[in-house]
Amino acid sequence: MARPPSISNQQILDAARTVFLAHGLSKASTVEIARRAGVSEGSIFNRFPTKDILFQAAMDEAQPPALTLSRFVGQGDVRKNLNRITVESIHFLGQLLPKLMMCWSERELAGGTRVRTRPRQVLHALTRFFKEEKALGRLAGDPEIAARIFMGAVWNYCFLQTVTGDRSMSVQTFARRLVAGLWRGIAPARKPR
Amino acid sequence: MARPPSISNQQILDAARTVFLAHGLSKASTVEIARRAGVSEGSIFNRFPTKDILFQAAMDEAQPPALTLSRFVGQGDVRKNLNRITVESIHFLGQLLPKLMMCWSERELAGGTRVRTRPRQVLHALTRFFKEEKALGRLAGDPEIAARIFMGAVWNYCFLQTVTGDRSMSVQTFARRLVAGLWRGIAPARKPR
Amino acid sequence: MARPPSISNQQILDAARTVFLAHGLSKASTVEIARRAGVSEGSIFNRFPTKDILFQAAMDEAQPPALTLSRFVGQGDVRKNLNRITVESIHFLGQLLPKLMMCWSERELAGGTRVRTRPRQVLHALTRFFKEEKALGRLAGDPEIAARIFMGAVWNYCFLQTVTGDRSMSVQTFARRLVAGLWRGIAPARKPR
Amino acid sequence: MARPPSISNQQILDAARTVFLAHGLSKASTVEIARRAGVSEGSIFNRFPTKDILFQAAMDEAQPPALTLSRFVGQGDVRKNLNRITVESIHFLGQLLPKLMMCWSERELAGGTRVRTRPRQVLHALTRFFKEEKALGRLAGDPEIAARIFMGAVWNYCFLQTVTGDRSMSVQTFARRLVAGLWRGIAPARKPR
DNA sequence: TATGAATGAGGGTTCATTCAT
DNA sequence: GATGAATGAACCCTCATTCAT
Repeated sequence: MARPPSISNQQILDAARTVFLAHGLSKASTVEIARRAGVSEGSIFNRFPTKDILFQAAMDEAQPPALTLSRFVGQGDVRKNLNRITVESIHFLGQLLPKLMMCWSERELAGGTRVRTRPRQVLHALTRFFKEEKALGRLAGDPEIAARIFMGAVWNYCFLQTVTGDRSMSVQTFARRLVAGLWRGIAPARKPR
Repeated sequence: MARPPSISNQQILDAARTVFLAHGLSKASTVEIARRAGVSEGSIFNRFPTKDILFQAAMDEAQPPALTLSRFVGQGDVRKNLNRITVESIHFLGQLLPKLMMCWSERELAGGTRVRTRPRQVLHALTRFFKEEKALGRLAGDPEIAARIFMGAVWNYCFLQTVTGDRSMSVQTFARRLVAGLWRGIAPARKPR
Repeated sequence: MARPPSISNQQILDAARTVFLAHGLSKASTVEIARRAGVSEGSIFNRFPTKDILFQAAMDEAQPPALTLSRFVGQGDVRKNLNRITVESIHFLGQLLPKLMMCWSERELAGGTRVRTRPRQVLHALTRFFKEEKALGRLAGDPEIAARIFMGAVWNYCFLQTVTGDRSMSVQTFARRLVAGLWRGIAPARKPR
Repeated sequence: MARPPSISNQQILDAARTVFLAHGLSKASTVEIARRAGVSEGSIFNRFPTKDILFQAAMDEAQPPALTLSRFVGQGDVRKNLNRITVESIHFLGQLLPKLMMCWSERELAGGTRVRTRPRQVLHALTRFFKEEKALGRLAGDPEIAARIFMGAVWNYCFLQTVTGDRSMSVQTFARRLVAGLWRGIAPARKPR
């Protein structure tokens, strides 16, 4: 029996993901990945035949765990829940976004194969949440659009953070104000009915 | 007295922008840009000393015209205006976004020079609009967060279109439902509690 | 009749020689020569079909005037004359040397044609001088080798100045000591053995 | 454990030196060097990051061994020694000179770094020799200038050989006549003692 | 299996030379 | 004649990939 591999795919993929996210597919060199992973270039190509395939594998790796919101449905205070959901979503998207953008900008891979990403999972999870809370009478309005608005705001927050490095509003402040604003809408003062 | 220029910077920049947006800075080769522009590689380097500089110039080119919303303030029906603003913003961001993402993923340019982009101009324009309309009593709520929510929704719509190719909701439908949802908020029926 | 040329070959050749001597044939670009000559690149190539030909022409230009020593023969004090000749030779070779070395290192020109230089003219002029002075009984020794020794010393002085930038001995000091040393030779004291 | 090196730096440097001395830094192409060394271009750049650095390394290579003259001091016949020293010096300088001239004409290297050459080592070695022999009463005159004269003559002999291909006087003849001429000086006939 | 030396195709860039005005 | 815009061949260099050990 041949001797067992002494290098884990994991350490290669971790190094690869880090380097790819930092420099982009083309500017990241295989030597640098090898050095960071602490292995030789040859060992990388033993596992992953081409750089493109390594890129795909590294990007598929470590999907953030799916956003699950069902535990909030019907439980406790809706607004407090929304607050928590905001924070969780920011965390989730903050991880997802760089990967998503990197995959988009490097969308031309040799085999034409696509890296699986899931920007819509968030949208679906949110839509379901809004729908179910509406069914319970705890929320009103158009669930589908509410989900989109909510996600959009969070998304945009992450995007500005990622791309422009904007830090002008803390996560907590943003969450609080977002929920408040979304809650009452922008309609002018309610006349007495 | 000398041979007059027969190549316009424009035709080079147009070709460059197309190729860069299609393949990314690194994968786009100067030969391809030259071929597409119908000129020799040398001619490109006569105008733009390096590929990086060409990239910057191509990306700086054709900034969509600034988003101006002042003409809507205090005029006509607020909700109809918001509808129009949504459509305009989608148009604006739809142009801006690919460029923005490309610049982000290629952020390591030789000189460290930055391509000028303006993701925040939109936010500022919207914030001002919401503030002024609030001052007129035509809108309520937190103007700053309203702008952010609004922009976020539009942004997200464009993002999904650009990245995932999503076309599940038309611009008009989206605009109508966004304004409606934003207008009334998601608070459940306002009965005295 | 066509209009007469308004650009003189001279101004082109002067610029070319300066730039060539400063940077070498390959590193000197035709644009730089054109700029320094204050004409367009095209004008240069109208006169000199290729860069190599321009190089040859520029190097042939402005040969330092031949070293003439006949006026010293039989006149005044021999040692004072030798002193003057040393200084003159240094001047002459100081001009010739850079050109000579440049031509040598760029000896591979397109046509295989050689730039005419004249390192031996100096040798001949000196040999004749020593011969004639010997015939007059004003100098002794082997004229041919004396010329060679003399020229060698001067040459070496110029070489060290040109190549290593050595300035450790002034021209005057060098001349005086050279003549003195050469005059008496290095044989130990001439006492009867 | 890895594939052992099959290319020696030496074979690269040898090829490089040959090609550089034949064509000059700029005209020598890395392909030609690679071809002559029998390796791929890539392999060259694995060892020497840039062409300039390769040039420096190739020129630093094979410094002729320092000229040592101490073994002659006080030993045997002075004139015979001088004869041998002449031949040795011609050999030494004949190797050094082309390199020296090449370095001078390519003195504009990227980093401004200088190739180490040692034209003055010869001068110092000779000066010391003349001084020591004078202290022993075996030679007279100004040791410093004698060294300079001596070196100059040798230098010039090599220069004419290298640059003009002159072969009109054999090394032996030249050595003999040089020593003789230098020995007795050029002063006219000695009056009866 | 793991290594890293060796490869070579391709990329960006330069610049002598041509040519339309 | 004079200009300088346009060209394209050639160069240096990078780096994914192969391969001998």
